[in-house]
Amino acid sequence: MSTNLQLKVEQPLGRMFSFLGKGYLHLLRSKLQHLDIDRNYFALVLIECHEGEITQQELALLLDTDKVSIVRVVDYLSVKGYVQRVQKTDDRRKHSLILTDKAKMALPEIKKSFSEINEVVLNGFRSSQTAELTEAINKIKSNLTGNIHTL
Amino acid sequence: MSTNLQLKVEQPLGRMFSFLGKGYLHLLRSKLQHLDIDRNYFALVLIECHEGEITQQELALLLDTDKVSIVRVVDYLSVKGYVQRVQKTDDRRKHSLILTDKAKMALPEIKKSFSEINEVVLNGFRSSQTAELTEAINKIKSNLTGNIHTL
DNA sequence: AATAAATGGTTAACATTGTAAACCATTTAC
DNA sequence: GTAAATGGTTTACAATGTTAACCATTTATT
Repeated sequence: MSTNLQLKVEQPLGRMFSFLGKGYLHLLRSKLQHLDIDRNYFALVLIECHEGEITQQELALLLDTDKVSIVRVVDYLSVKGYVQRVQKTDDRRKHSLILTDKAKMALPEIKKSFSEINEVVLNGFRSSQTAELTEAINKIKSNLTGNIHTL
Repeated sequence: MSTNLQLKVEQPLGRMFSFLGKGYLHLLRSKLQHLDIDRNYFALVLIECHEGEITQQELALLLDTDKVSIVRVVDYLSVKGYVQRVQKTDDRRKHSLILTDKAKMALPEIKKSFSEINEVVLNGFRSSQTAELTEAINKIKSNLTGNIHTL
């Protein structure tokens, strides 16, 4: 009975973003169901990009998160047999994250799923529209982060 | 040391949306710090739109969530003194959600904050760009929901 | 060289959120 | 009148965000 009133309300941007983010993740999970992990896919991709050289702090930076969360991510991926921690010799506080063979086997299809989902999600977009979307997102991001500490 | 490699990776859309959604919420919270609630603002606005006539199920629909979550939302808002449950006489299973005076006092500034944040976030957008963004978001939403059950 | 401060990582605690199952009261359908 | 459906509640558990305290190691200061 009536969803017509909500049009007057000036909110949905933030909620919409969260909604899309969740939907994206659900789709990714369902595409990668057959793997024995259901999250932290992107962490694997980032580790691959920096193979053998990335520490947990660096990963935290790339994922916009903190070291505590990263401990959980790395614990998860290492219990599942996708990464290993190797103490660095030049600074023994640091751990290099390295991928196991299992992870190396899985990564191609993980990255393929990323591409496929991006295609699905941007289906019907002309490349100019994609570019404008990217620009808009970046502008919003800088508007947000520029204002997050001014209050 | 080097965030330059991540440009090769084709993922960030989903993560970016989540990131923006969170940033939006953080900003909203900080703008409304002085209230004694730190979430469910939009639920209040929706209840206001349907004053005296909305049930929990209907609210669940509008918020894209389930009835269990709504129980938590309504519990929260009612403990804080913003809403009350009133059993409906025509169907005694249903509860009408009504706003307290406290909520009615707070709502104008809540809605004002929504507008202000939308302005901040869309700062520097020409109106054509805003329209294109809206269109893009809706297209992405339908692409996502159209594909969420095809796998 | 000795101590203090900073850093990388871990652990623990707590609140929030998502999700599913079971349940009660009431209403609707057969 | 019984069975099924509905609105709402409760319980439980896993995932996530956040904060503080902690250990080992490294760097800076004297």
